Amino acid sequence: MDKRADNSNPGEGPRNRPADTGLRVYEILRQQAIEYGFRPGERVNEVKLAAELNVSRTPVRAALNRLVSEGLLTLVPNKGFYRQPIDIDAIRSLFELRGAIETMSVRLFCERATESDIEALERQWQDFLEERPKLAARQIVDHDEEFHEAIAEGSRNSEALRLLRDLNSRIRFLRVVALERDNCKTVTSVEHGQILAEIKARNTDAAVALMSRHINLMLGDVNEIAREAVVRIYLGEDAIA
Amino acid sequence: MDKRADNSNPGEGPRNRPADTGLRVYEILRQQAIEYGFRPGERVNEVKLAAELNVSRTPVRAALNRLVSEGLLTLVPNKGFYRQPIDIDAIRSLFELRGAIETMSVRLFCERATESDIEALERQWQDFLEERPKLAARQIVDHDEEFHEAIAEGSRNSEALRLLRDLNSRIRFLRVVALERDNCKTVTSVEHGQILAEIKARNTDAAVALMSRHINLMLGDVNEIAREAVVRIYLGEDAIA
DNA sequence: ACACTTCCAAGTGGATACACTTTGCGGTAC
DNA sequence: GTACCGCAAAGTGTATCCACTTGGAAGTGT
Repeated sequence: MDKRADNSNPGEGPRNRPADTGLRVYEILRQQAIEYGFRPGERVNEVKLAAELNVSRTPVRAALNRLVSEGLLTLVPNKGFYRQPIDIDAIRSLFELRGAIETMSVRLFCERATESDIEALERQWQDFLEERPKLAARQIVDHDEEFHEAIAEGSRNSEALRLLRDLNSRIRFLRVVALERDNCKTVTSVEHGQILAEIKARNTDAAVALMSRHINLMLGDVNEIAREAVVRIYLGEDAIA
Repeated sequence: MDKRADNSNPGEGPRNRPADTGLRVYEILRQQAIEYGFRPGERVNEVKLAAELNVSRTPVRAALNRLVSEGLLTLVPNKGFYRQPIDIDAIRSLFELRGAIETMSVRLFCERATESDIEALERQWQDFLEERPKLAARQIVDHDEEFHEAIAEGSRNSEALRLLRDLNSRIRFLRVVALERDNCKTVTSVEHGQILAEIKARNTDAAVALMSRHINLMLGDVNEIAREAVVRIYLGEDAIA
């Protein structure tokens, strides 16, 4: 069967543009890897993926190669790509690393952010505060990431922002799980408010200290969270409810 | 011409093993990117590279895709891969980021390293001290990286080590340039000795402070170093001598 | 029944074929 | 002389083909 038959839209648009399948495939596979659509440790089958996406193996391999360098997959020669297993040690490392980046970011933010940066951050936080009651865990994590990434952006360090986004992708799943596990204990928005207050006063040290505590809170529960994550991965979305 | 003709070794070994060309090509291209064998901003020509390496475009593209995710290249759709230009802002960001990672590493090292970790680090440093007089800039930077990576390793944070290695690759060229520019000002080994002393005494805060200063020294000269690097890239190795 | 070998199916890795896009050069109309 | 058009070369993006490796199942001998 001719795969491109699907793309030959008859009448609208400039025929077909096979050139952007690359990006599309990459984003789909990245998402799938992040959400543990590939089981931890599982081998990723190129031909099956290619068939599912109605493309050839070429763009699939391109995407998988990039995911290797992003730390989501590993490549074993003559065997194939494997989803990175859930490794407690690696997870702890990621959270620690994130702590270091975020404390740096908030410090630089205090030093470099413009008043309008701060205003934007505050508006974002207030919007979140309003919406929060009716949000699911996944969306709360999204908002949380946005808050922290806004700080990284205001810190005027493009590489820190890039890295933070990468780290967030790799631990997003765990954070969703953690949030669903004990949705009472997590008082993200309150802590964000405190951090924001110190930022507004340009109290660098106080803001850094708060951020450090805020991030390191999760470090203690890494083991529990990882266990919960495994259950959820293998039993599906509904296993928690 | 049949490329594989080169690989068909007549008589020895199991004919040929095309499977490991992937890794080989990746390492060559990575090195070439790091050393600015590709000029900053330059488009990377796949077919030319493939011809030079006597392979097809497939492994070349695989490697280039990975280098995109490592921040060494960018991919412009329907145009090709481009070496990341020398961007002062990105460089400053990288040095800042490195500072954050290294201070975290040395802190964790003080808390977690075994006595034999420390002994190994000290031995490594003394070896360096001995050899240093007869080393070229490039090798000094190599040793310097080893010292810092040893600390990251002892900090028991696998992701920090991974990241540090990535960062080091991306700024290695600049550090070599910086070292050659003013080989008197750089007193790397002395500072390493001071850090080591504080580590041995498990004075975490003092070690962190020293490390922070040690790393941030270069931040002030980023502009100058970048200018020098550009000269060197476009005028070749000998332009400095 | 068990271990060993053989062979086949599945799948990866690399090479090649082909379609489409970009770009620069030359020609033509104004 | 200049601006525009079109064409052709170069190069990327995708699909397909082929070689090789791996793993397991079936078959054979003991």
